[in-house]
Amino acid sequence: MTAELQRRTRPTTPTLHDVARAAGVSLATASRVLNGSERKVAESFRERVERAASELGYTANASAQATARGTSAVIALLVADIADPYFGLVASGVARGADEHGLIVTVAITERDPEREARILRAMRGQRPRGVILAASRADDGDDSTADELAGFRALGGRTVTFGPGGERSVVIDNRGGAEKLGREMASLGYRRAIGLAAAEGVRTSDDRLAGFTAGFEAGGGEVVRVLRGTFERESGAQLMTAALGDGVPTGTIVFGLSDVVAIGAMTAIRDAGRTVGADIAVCGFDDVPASRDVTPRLTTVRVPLTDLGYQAFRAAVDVEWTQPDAELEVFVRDSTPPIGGAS
Amino acid sequence: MTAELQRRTRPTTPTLHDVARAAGVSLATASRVLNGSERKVAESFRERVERAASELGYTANASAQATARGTSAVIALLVADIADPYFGLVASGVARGADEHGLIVTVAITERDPEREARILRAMRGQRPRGVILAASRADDGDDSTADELAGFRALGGRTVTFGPGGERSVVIDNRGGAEKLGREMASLGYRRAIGLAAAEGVRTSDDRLAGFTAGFEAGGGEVVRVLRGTFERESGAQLMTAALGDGVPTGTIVFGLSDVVAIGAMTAIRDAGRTVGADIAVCGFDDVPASRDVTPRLTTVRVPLTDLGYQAFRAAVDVEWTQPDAELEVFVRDSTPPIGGAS
DNA sequence: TTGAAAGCGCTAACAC
DNA sequence: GTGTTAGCGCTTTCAA
Repeated sequence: MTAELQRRTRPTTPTLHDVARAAGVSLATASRVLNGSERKVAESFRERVERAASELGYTANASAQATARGTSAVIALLVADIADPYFGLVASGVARGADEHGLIVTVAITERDPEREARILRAMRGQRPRGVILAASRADDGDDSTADELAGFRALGGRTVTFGPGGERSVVIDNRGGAEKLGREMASLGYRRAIGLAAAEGVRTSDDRLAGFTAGFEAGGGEVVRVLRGTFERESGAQLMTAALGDGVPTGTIVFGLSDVVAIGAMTAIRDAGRTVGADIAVCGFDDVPASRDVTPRLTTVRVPLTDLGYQAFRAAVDVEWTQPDAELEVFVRDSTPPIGGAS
Repeated sequence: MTAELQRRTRPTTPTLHDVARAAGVSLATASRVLNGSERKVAESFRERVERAASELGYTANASAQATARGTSAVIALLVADIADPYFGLVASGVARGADEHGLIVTVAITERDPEREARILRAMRGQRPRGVILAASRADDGDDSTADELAGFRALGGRTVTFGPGGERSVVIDNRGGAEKLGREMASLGYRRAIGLAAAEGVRTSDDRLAGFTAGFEAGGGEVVRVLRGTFERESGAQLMTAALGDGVPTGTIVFGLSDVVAIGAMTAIRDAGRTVGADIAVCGFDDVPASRDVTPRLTTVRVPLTDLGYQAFRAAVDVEWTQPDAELEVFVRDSTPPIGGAS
């Protein structure tokens, strides 16, 4: 009774073998009914196997399946910061897609550090994910080890999708176009003087949004008089704004935050400085995260359908056929940018 | 040259076998230097293996390792909604811990649906995670299939940690105590009439917070005149508040939202109804998510160190020794609850 | 120390 | 249809 003796020291869970034995069928048959795709097992056998499996509480070992099949059921998601609503929304969309397709999503945080990003990507390769979604906006500088890692994934048979250019498939956000529209609308509200709160130069998303806003605003007759640079975070918005206020910001100025989070940080700084947001200093952002509707005054912004895009990214990672969706971004003018002067 | 012929059809990545061959050592030796824990390989061999590995760009196949070792390197995190700042913060802490320990974290969304939760838990068992962290607050009703699933994990050798009671280890938040303190302080500010915005009865977190607030507030001489029930979401706060306003809410009333998100939704509803938050209708929440400092007026709340707790939960999932941390929650009184009457 | 070989749990030809 | 039997890539006794 060697089998009887073979009590493992590790906690144990029924294996396919156990199920097969209990059902009185072969391993192969059990595998076919439990995990195989195509059906070709007699009904009587199928039933017996299923009963045995449920009685034993069998769950297939995903790792073993992955090794045997040579392909895993995971989608790897890389974000800069999962606590940031931007990425939370994206992750939410990815998770929904994964759930629909019975895939697992793993997440890792890059903290916007390229080195860290490459390191994580490297580690994730071990997972042999079916797809990796890179949603950690950062600079696209020259020696890009991230690009190498991504290529590694592709060579490995995994699909790589990026937010913004870079992967084999990319979910693009028309940052420039949306920001341009926003800039133009702000100018048409009567603003003529803007301050931009951006991230470091070279960070693609930031550059695009700033360039777009500038183009639109200037086309409308305004001028971006100053650009302060920091990060995508709330604190950056607050600090940058505080600094700007220290140098003097005339009434009627409009502040463009490269993201809602930054804009909201700026709003708080404005209030802290004893100024008021709106008629005194106007503020607008980008993304339309839920919080933008909860601040007072409500934040004027450009809606980016983040959850949707997350879902798109997931589809891009798994679907065979795929065409890059590109929706036009919509501007939402709210109370943080009231019309001034004689403007409409 | 059978090896030469053996070109696989699947995209390929170097295996340990390849590395061993390239280095001219055995599989076992290669395994020992690359992935084995204890060192006992001659320096010369070690070097050759390492060089071969890096030249070939070898990365160990995590699935294969997991099957062979019988244990995976994943921590499974279950949250109700990853786009909710509460869970985003928690996830952030978990991710940090995992990163420190070289573990992978998988996340899944329960949407606060017990059935879904059980189903997901079941699916996650396939991963044979080293630990599962359940952070999806919900009711603890009688026939709890979640409890069964959790037990399944434990039997499997995985550790289960829950936010709130339930798992083998739990990260507890002193919801009752914190809320009681909040209630007492609100009463001491002069408020005598409160409305509670809670989740469904039976949802532990909600019940505790509500009970705590009520106890504290009444101890201070106030009265919770009404409790409306919905969910933990922003929209629930807005809807509930709108309903309450429809029935008439006298000036000087304080609204207690069971979470900041709900409280913020309520604030927006109050403004939409043409009332003002603060002197007219006061609002307080729970959690101290970043947004609570960005709304106007700033939200009075109880700080819950969510990111920290996420990290704690991670430690609980992996550490051998562990003692349940319990910090006292701190109340932050801000502008949304100005003192009224002759109160201090 | 190092290597041969027997698994880990499951899948997929390939025969019966 | 069903079962046999090689693997999948890696770990880990057990001898040498």
